[in-house]
Amino acid sequence: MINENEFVLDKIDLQILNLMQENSRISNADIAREVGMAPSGVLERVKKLEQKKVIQQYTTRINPVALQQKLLAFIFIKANVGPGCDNLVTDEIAKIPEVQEVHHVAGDDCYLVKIRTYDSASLMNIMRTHFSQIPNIQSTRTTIVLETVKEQQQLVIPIK
Amino acid sequence: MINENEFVLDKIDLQILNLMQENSRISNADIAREVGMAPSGVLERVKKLEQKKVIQQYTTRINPVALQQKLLAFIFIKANVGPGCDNLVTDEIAKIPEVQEVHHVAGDDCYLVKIRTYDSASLMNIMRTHFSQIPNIQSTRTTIVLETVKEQQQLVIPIK
DNA sequence: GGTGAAACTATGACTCA
DNA sequence: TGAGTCATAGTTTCACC
Repeated sequence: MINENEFVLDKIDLQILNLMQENSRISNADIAREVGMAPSGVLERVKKLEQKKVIQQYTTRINPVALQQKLLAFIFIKANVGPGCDNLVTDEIAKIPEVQEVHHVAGDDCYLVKIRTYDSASLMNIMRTHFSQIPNIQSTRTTIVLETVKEQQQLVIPIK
Repeated sequence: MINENEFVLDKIDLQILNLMQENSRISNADIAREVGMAPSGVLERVKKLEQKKVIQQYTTRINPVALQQKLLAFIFIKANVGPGCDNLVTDEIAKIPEVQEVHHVAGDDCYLVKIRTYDSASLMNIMRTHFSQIPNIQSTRTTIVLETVKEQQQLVIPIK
């Protein structure tokens, strides 16, 4: 049986993704020029990439400093949960707007959470009001970021 | 003296940022409807936000699975560097395309690196070829992500 | 508001299985 | 022959002055 969600990407698809990853507001006409196609063909391909969920979102990177969000922290969480029933912990944490990432990791620490707030006071406030409510959390360890050298989510796209 | 780069954002600016963070391909006309302005006014504000570097980039979130990038890892690096001369380490690491984030953190571990690759073999390959070249690295500790529950860089924008 | 340049829609041609 | 992909032309919408 053929899987509808199978990702079959040719060279042109990868080129389009590469261009859109750099600048999502690029026009179809500009993409068409780069890849040597008609704009309509580009439009079709982009729509298919959206349908196949290869493209997940067109988003805007905003300077956190402009919004006074000066504090970035990583929190390691130990939780005593049986296998399979750990969705409760992660889902509750993922719901917090300031939380940017929640990962289930290998090792002693079960979860890794990336969170961005105004300052240390607001971080403590979120931990008090949200984390303490969540059951099964054994302990947390917080690492504060002093300086960010690089921060992007762009993938390495191999143009064959 | 007035700082050119000062961020003075009113309610409409925040509304625009909120909309563009959700979908950077939104048309100026749609933004104008939402915030109750003329499209031309929206265009002007967006350009100013770009100039002031409040808007850093319009980017596209691509499904890593579609590009066979199945491995996500966080690497903690201990390096023995004197104060001020640690740019060498971070800059070299930041240059690696697969590295998405490099943070200087408080605590025993100096740096935290987020890296996304095809598999564990390619991760090891990068660590061998790149990290071993970098001087002053004392030790590294790698945490493999088993499952990602949430991953976004969107900020909490307070619409006053 | 008006002009030029885009995006969108529809149609037809081409390719490959 | 049928599904998939690309080019062309016509219409609409948008950006920009």
